[in-house]
Amino acid sequence: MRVRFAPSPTGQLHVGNARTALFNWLLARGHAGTFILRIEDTDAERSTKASEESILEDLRWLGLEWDEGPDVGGGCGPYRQSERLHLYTSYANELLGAGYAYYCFCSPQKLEADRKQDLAAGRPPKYHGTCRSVGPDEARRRIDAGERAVVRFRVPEHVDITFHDLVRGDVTFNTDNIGDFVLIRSDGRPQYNFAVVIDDALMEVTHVIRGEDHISNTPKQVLVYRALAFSPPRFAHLALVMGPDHTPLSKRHGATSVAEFRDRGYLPEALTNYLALIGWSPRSDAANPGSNEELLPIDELARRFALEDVGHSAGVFDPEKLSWMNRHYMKTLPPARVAAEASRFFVARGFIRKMTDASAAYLESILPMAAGSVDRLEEIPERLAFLFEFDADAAATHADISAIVEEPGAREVIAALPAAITGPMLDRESFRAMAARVREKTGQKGKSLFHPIRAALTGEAGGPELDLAVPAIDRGAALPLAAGVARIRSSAERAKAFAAAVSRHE
RNA sequence: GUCCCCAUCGUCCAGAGGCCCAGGACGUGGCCCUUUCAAGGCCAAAACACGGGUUCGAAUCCCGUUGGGGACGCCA
Repeated sequence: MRVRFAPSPTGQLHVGNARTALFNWLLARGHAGTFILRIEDTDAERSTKASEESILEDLRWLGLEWDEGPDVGGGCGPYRQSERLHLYTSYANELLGAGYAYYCFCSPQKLEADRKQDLAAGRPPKYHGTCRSVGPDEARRRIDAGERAVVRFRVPEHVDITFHDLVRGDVTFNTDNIGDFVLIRSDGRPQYNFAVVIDDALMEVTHVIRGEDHISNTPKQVLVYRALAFSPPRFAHLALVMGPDHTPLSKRHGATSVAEFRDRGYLPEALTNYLALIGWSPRSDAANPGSNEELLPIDELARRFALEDVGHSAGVFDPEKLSWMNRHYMKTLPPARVAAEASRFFVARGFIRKMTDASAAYLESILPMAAGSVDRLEEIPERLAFLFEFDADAAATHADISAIVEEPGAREVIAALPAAITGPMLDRESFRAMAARVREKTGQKGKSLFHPIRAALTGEAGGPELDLAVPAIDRGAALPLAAGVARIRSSAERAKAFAAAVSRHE
């Protein structure tokens, strides 16, 4: 089995296309097949090297490694259409010679006028066949005289073209609705429907899995396969991904590109898992009696994936469910993995100055207390800001904190704190022991004990469990400067500074 | 306009004629847990687009209607 993903490098990788890539990848990986990446850059005006690079980067980030492609090579290269122009020319000449194609000299203006006329008359707008009768000799003469021409495919009339779609079954189009389409443009570059056939055939692609927007191109491509005596691949057309208003997912709906999701702190594990579930669900059978499973890592998805189980209708992209999945993976993935993906957000925020083994280890140790309570990695540094930023005076005058200070008994707790902290609290037990000392001294317990402690030690009114937060503070405070972590003030220092600030602002 | 595709809770899916007065998940509401915010646990509300057939029996098969999407380019 050989499948391919063939993006055109005209922008960032869209989640809809990422899903198409994913389905191809899952099928290949589940069947010991080959996943090919091909760059469809025949649109010279819109294609850019930068977007090609970003698409490759996004696919790699998602974990969709390819076996053959522009950067890794392979036996059927080159893998950029712009480097395969000679092939298209050669096959176009073959079709021209055999009468399957002809030169067309119609001007864009005439074509546009014909189109309007068809539309107005309620006919399918298609090429009128004006140049069908121009013979090879005349065509040669006009080209030599400098006229610009395209090569068109001669579509037979009144013919039903049926192809079997692996997700939809047999699909039939009548050629009366298909105009003579362009094979080669006047500048010599191939048109999509031609290049895709040549490439898929030469690259020995066995399964073409693509968006449903291509289903009506398929009969044209089948025509070309037949004319060239290539055997067509198996086709599978995937229903499109929509926005909440059932219009195609676009910028208006928020983030749509893989890069945006990465920048906002979604894990690739969450994105691939979520995307796989739009239009597909694992089959329940004797081997998988549970069914209804949704949290499946990518390898498991590959093991379970089957085109027969792909749905027929378009699905709405639901950011809420993606976020839920992201939370799940933030909590369940190995901390080192989450830390690797989250570190850039800490660096951006200035909390980590330099990535070192020590800063990575510290990050890994503090992440779990925040990972379960936010939707995205990007939100974690803010959630843990209390570690790196502590301003006793600012805290003491903050409305939420003063409210806590005013609670009965709170001042006693705050005053008792400095003496109760006898040294760094590096684990849960030492924090609890300290809290017990304060309880004994002040008689406060429960909320009236812990609220003031939190205020004094973190400068905030809410946050992660103190059991975890306080040891994280003191472990951070013990870090040498060379670790690359922004300076963290110890709980002892904080307790003193906060008590002083409170009496100062009385 | 013409052609093609599609149609189960707000959303994503399960359901391949009786197991379905329709099941799971996200979201929503409530309760519990709790030193905060979360998380977690439990419970609840919530759908077979409509109309005809076929059949002893239809969410499931057929036809139509309606609705949605796609395509009809020297874009891909």
